[in-house]
Amino acid sequence: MGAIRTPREAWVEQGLKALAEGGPEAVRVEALAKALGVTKGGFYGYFADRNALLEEMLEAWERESVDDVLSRIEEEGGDPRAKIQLAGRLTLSADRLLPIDLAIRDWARHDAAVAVRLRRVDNRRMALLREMIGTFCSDPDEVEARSLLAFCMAIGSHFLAAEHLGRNREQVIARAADILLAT
Amino acid sequence: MGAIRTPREAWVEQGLKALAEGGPEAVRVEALAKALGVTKGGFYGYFADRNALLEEMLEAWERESVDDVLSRIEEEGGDPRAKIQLAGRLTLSADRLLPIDLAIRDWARHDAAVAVRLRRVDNRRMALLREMIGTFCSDPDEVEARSLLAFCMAIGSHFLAAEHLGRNREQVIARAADILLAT
DNA sequence: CCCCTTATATACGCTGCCGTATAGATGGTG
DNA sequence: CACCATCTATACGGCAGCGTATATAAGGGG
Repeated sequence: MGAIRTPREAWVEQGLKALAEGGPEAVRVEALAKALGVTKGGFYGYFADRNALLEEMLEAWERESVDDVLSRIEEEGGDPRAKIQLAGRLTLSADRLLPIDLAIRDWARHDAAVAVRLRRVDNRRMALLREMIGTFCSDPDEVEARSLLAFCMAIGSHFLAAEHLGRNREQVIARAADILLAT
Repeated sequence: MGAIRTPREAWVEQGLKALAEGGPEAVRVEALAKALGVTKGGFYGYFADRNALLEEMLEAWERESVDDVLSRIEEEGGDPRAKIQLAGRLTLSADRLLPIDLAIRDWARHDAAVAVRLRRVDNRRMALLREMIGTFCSDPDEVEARSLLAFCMAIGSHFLAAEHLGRNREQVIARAADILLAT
């Protein structure tokens, strides 16, 4: 066989990078090819069309961003608060996953299929929060409210541009986390 | 003079509608023209190019979404919690402003000029939250943390797809607001 | 009532992108 | 070494959108 110079995963990877930087509109076959130092010649050998790539990108993201994260949390163990913070670090601090996550959230607002997938992902993350917070907070309604607040802060803080009068965002977030995770 | 059939504001308005529905990429001169039942002929009489329209859309949004809202709060008065909730309702419940706001937040992640404007807007909103929450919470660090949480929830909840086990989102948000606005 | 300003219609060239078709390079296999 | 499968380069047609140029309609002022 001829050598595989640009394997399937390279297209997916480059697609995710473009998605992270410019949203779904920026995922252009010819642009990805250029970034890979290649022409789009080989692309259509792997994917039926641009949409097939987008689909596969979402697939890869879901796997990496939920399945992988949840198994790592499982094996690392630790107390509930530590697990929550680890989950946050794994999904939302990584320079890699965070921008993809944010781009997909916006994407989901215009695309029903993406919205379905995001709901599945968010439900699994929310379930973790609920379970962990449930270990030190007994009122189920409050558990749900705290979980929502935590999740909203994890995501929403990246969409907020406000400053904090001498403090920095990390400090304020740390204080907020104290409130949400208090007994 | 000939009659003005499609005034400047109509282009801006239609542009904001397109922005709300499809993001900045959806603001296409020819598409707006079609939606207005017109061709793009007249557009370039008002605007140098597509970018000039985008700029003007942002201008209009900032005015309507902060200046107007803040003056309405000023004149309506009420207790701090009521003012916060009114601000929320005026900016983020309106079917008109909310989707524009969300679209601009995503836009700001890729466009520095938009980010500058959003920072200005968010700082003014955050200042209101800080002031109101400061009336019933004395620790300034906690005021900041609660304000951030409130703002993050107001925005972030629209980017979350998770469900709530029998409850609906509004109920959970109401409970979360109780926590944030407690004495 | 005619002219003149102004808004709009229409047509054009250009660019970027999609997806296809075909030819060429490349390296393993017999 | 020659063959063949596979990946890639190149060229093509098509479409959509931008911005420009020019022509047409449609009122208001003299």
